[in-house]
Amino acid sequence: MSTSPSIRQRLAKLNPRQQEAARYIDGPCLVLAGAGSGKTSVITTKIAYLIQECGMSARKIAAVTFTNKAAREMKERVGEMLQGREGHGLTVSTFHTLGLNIIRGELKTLGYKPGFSLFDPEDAKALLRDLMQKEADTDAEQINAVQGQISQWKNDLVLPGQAISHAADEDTQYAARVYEAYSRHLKAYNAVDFDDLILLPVVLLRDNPDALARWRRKIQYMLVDEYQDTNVSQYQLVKLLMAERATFTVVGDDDQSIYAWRGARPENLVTLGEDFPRLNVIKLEQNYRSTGTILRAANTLIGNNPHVYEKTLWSEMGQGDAIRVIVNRHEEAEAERVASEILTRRIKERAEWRDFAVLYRGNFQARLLELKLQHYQIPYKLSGGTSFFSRNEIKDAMAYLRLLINPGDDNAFLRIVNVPRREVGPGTLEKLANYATERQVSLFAACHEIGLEQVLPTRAVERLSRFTHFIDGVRRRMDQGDAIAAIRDMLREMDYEAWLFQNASAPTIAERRMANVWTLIDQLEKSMQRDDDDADETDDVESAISRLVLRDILEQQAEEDDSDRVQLLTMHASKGLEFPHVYLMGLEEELLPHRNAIEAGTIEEERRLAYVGITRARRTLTLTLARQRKAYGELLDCTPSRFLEELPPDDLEWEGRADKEDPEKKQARGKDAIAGLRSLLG
DNA sequence: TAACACAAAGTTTTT
DNA sequence: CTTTGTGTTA
Repeated sequence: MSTSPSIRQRLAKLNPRQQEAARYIDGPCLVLAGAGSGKTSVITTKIAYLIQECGMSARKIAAVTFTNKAAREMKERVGEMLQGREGHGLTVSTFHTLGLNIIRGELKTLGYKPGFSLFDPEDAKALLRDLMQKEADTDAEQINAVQGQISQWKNDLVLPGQAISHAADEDTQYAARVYEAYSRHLKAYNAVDFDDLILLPVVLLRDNPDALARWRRKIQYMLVDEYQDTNVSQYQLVKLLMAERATFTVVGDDDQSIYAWRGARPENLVTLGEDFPRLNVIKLEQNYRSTGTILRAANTLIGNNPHVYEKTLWSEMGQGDAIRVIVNRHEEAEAERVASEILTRRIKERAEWRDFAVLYRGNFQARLLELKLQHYQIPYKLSGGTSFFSRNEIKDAMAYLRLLINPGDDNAFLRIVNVPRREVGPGTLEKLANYATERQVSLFAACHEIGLEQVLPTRAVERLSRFTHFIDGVRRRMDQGDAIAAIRDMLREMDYEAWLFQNASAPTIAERRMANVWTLIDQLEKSMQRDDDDADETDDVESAISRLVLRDILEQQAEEDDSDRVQLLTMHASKGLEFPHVYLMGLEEELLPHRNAIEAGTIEEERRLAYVGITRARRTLTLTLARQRKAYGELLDCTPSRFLEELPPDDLEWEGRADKEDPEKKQARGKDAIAGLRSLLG
């Protein structure tokens, strides 16, 4: 057995500030962790410290992150530190998974029936469409707006009643009424949406002292990662759970708050100090990632934002190269330049493709670049794009899974009742739906009822019941034993593959789609096995499928892909990552401070976005911009981003700047040099 | 049910 | 100027 370093050795590797953050357990703790300051080490070491040094049971500790990926990484790193069963029962999960578990444990208290379903945003949209079109013809845009508004309310811990009474204008009032109806319908469907995973636990813990006591007993220490990204409801969840004991550590960086537009409240950092006056604030300012020049640029830029807690990053990595700013004639020249730069620099620096990242504001900026990279045969990896879960075959498979664990899931039913073809048309479904509504049962349940024969022709009833009996049969097999085997059999028996072949334009496409479905099932199986090892309760298919809906398991393919390629990312997607060589494209007004942000007056968040981009770079940073850019079918003149003027001029090395400025600067430098010589000569 | 035409928009995104 | 989505028609 290999011996891993002891907790003392682990602590000794941390700098004094980090150590203090890891060892301070007597009260509320806020760690202001600058970019690249080793915050994950602090969190993971602290968890090990709590368990090994303080004798706290792992099952009473919860570490919360925002993404499944972050949770997985943290779990892995903590796992490496702990011996044997020490980590048994430790919670390292996303906010949403924690919320889901609370809801599961409190189903009765919340008034839900077992086997509730989790609506993904598309299901939610379908429901909203139904509700809104009852009153009037509604277009997709209105539905989106209302959906966004409802999500915002839920993030802000505003319940339908409050939304209605506080609605200022007519549109908001309408949205609030839809919100109210939407909530009622969700409840009637025995369903919750993503936002409910946070909202429902908060409301429960707030209003139900018994439940609160239960969960406070269960979770005695909390660690929160990326705290600046928490919204109102998430903060309330932490606060309710930790309350008077105030045994928590939150780690965050207000300068890296780039998600205010989707409900994040960086001011939660300030609120925390007000709510917990004993709060111990620890700053991590030593950066282990970037050169001094890059950090100076980052510090100077972000210095233009107001700060509650001042913070200055420093490093021992040396000054490094100047930051290059390359001005190009137009966007194509910009893309061309970045591509050829990467090509030559890879040789010069003896770097690998994976050492390079190109960051930009909007995904569309990647297009031109892609063409150029292809031209030079540079391998690249594009982030974003259509996710695994938006593929139709995956949605179909997911609908089957959801219907299996919850026959009351009408959305799932509707998606697949006729996939593959079962000769169930819209007419049949409409009559079925009317009948189900009247009888107050789910579509699935309605298919079993005798009375259905009154409203539908015998043949239609037969087709429907053939489907429901098929599903019932699979459910029985799942209960009996190997659930995964039952699911695989189901897919084979109904010949989903044949349906894919029938619908695809080419056989290879159908093959790939079927492979995707099998991957999904494989991942489901894996996830169940994984949880058998360390789960508190016996993990069933049901919870594994819910995790699937929560998008857990998803990126694993992408992560395992460690091929050597240049990374193309939005600045948002780059948060948390680092690269030796970073290119930041499109540093132009209306693009980097984005036009809408300028209008909305949210420049500060744009500045933080630029800050995040800059601080991704370890060794070299190159900023590029174009003088002209094609947009909306016309050629637009671009102005350099204001952020360029906010960087320390001496650290910038301009290239291709307007003919009037460049010589001027050269001249100025020349004069300085002459003056310097004169003074030397005395 | 699939193909085509026309209109409209045109950041960032996780669960 | 794209792309994306919607609606109509065969």
